[in-house]
Amino acid sequence: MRISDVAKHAGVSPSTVSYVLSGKRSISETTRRRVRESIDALGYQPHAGARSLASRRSNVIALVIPLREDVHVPVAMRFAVSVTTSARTHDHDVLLLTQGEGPDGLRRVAGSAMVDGVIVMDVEADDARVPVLRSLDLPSVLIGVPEDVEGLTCVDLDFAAAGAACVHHLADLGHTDIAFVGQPPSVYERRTGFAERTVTGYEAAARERGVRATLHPCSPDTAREVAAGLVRDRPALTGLIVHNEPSVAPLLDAFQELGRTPPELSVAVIGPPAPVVPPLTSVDLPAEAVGSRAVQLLMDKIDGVGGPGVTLLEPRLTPAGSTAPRTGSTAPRS
Amino acid sequence: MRISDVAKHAGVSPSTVSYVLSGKRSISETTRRRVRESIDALGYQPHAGARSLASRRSNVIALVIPLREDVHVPVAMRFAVSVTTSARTHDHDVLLLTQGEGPDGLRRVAGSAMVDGVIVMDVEADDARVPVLRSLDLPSVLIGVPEDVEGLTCVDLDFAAAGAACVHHLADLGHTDIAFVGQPPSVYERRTGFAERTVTGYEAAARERGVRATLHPCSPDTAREVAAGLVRDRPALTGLIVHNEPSVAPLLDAFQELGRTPPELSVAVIGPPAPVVPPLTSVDLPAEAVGSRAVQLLMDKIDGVGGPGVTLLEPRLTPAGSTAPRTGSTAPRS
DNA sequence: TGGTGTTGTCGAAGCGCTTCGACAACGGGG
DNA sequence: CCCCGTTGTCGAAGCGCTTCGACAACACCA
Repeated sequence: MRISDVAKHAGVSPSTVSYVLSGKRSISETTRRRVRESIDALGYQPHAGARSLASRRSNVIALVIPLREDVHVPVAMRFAVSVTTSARTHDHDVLLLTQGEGPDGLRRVAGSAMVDGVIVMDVEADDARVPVLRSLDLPSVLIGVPEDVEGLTCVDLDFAAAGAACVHHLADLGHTDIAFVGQPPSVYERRTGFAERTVTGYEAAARERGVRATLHPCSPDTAREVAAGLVRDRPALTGLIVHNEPSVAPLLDAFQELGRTPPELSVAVIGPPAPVVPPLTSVDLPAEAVGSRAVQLLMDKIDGVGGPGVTLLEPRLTPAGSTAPRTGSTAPRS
Repeated sequence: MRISDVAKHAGVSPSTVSYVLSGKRSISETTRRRVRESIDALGYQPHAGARSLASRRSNVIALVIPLREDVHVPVAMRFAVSVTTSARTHDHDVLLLTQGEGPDGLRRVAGSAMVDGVIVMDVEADDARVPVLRSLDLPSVLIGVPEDVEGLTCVDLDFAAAGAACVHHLADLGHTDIAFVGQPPSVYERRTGFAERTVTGYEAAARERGVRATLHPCSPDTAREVAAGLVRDRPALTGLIVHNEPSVAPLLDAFQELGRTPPELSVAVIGPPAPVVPPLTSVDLPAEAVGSRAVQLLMDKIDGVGGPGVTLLEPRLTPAGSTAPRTGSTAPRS
């Protein structure tokens, strides 16, 4: 089943079929319809390899997904699904590249013209893949923001604003003594962009609002100790910001056992809405929006429009029952 | 950078370079080395599209991953990573296909010759994709086992044996009254192979050993009720089998609050080792082994060797502190 | 020494598509 | 009525690789 079969069936030349398919030249309504009918009748599908050879476009993008222990897998998966779905709406498929091959994987898919562009997830402040991308002249979009963004296209949630939004929310409710329960220490050690930026925004906002604000790395199995430590050392603590999805449940359990339950202890989380009832005040991590935006930007770069730049999506804080005015303080004005 | 550039650089013909690369004809040691050096010197990489056009092989396989709410994402991800890594060792890349497109996605990648084969995850007893695969003459391997396996190649953990192994383990320890906490009801309703088969194995073994054995679908947010129900209705219950990874933690918490903690209540889980301390007696879900086996089988089919068949991986039960002899009963003999 | 295999290399013919230039056919303005 | 600009279609030339048949070159046995 080749394009020439379709052409024969429709009584036109192969190039005409090609132009009907690509729309790159005007074709009369009559011819277009006849060709379309032949395509349907024969169930024709162009050969991807032949197409990519002739057009120098593979209509495939690569997605580099992280494998690290400390990334929250369901979140990574949401990105991947969003990217894949969006790519399809732009007539592209997605090639999965795991971290395993490292920068060489990028070189490989770029060098063999397998992909038209690449989306890189889980970018660190000083990421080994960034120089490779710079050297490769392969259109790319990063999900995450490295330290030096010169010449790069990045998308992410504005984590600094997310951290700040939580502080402002709690401060508006009258809280003056809060704590930030963050990612596992390893995440900060490798200087993952989103974690750093959240902390930066948190600390800046806390300074601005004059609230006492401390920082506590955490993982699901240290959640209990973190909670115990806070209850012990911070009797005046009334607000908590959690930026660590898998630790939310154990943390809340631990606090509950220690006699502190939301909203007496106001808790706001940054991340995908935890499936807990009742829901928590949270800043959602809009994986779908980030993923489709990344694809959109990549398609633009592939088409040669739009240059580098950093796109930070505005966070949206959704108040729920887990935060409340500080006991004995004035209710919020707005 | 084309193959002819390499040929020129090495002083041979393009076909010779091709044969060096593919090894499909014998090439003298001298020539081979010279060509290799030219390839390295020029950093040559073959154009994937041209290659797939000429050789009718894309060196890409498709992986269909599930998106359903009730699939445990981290487990799915382990499969995906294992498949991708294994595929690379066979010089193949992986194209991500989400469930979103359904069977049409399969038709598309097959029709356009984008992939040499496909691995399908999360297969249901009566899966809509199976007839499509049968009609497509595209090499395929299923991870999971549908009802009618005629003509299909399937790999999976032997879930029936896993369910049985847990029963035998508990029965060996003297337990005579046990319960099986399973997947959410929806998983059974859509007749997911692995869930059904586990239950089958469980019930058969229980009958064989003459232990009282009941069945309880469960999800993380109903874990509490399930535990309460069991404690209320089954005072003689001493053994528990949990086949529902995300519910393990809430379930154990709930039982603890009701005064029943392992190993007084013996608990065995089927699934990836939960990151709890101390570890639980468990039958691991060997995602890596299943994934790489699936790739191996697919490569064989692509190469035209090896026909259909069902491969079930033997489960391995790892005893740990969460199971113990029934109080007052004899210790196990072996 | 002539026939008969091997072994190693080459040239050329595609693989199925896109795209460029060419060119009928037609309509509208002078 | 002629010329020119559009519009729609075609033919042919690749895109970069694989692979098949051909064939030197050489070794080996008779």
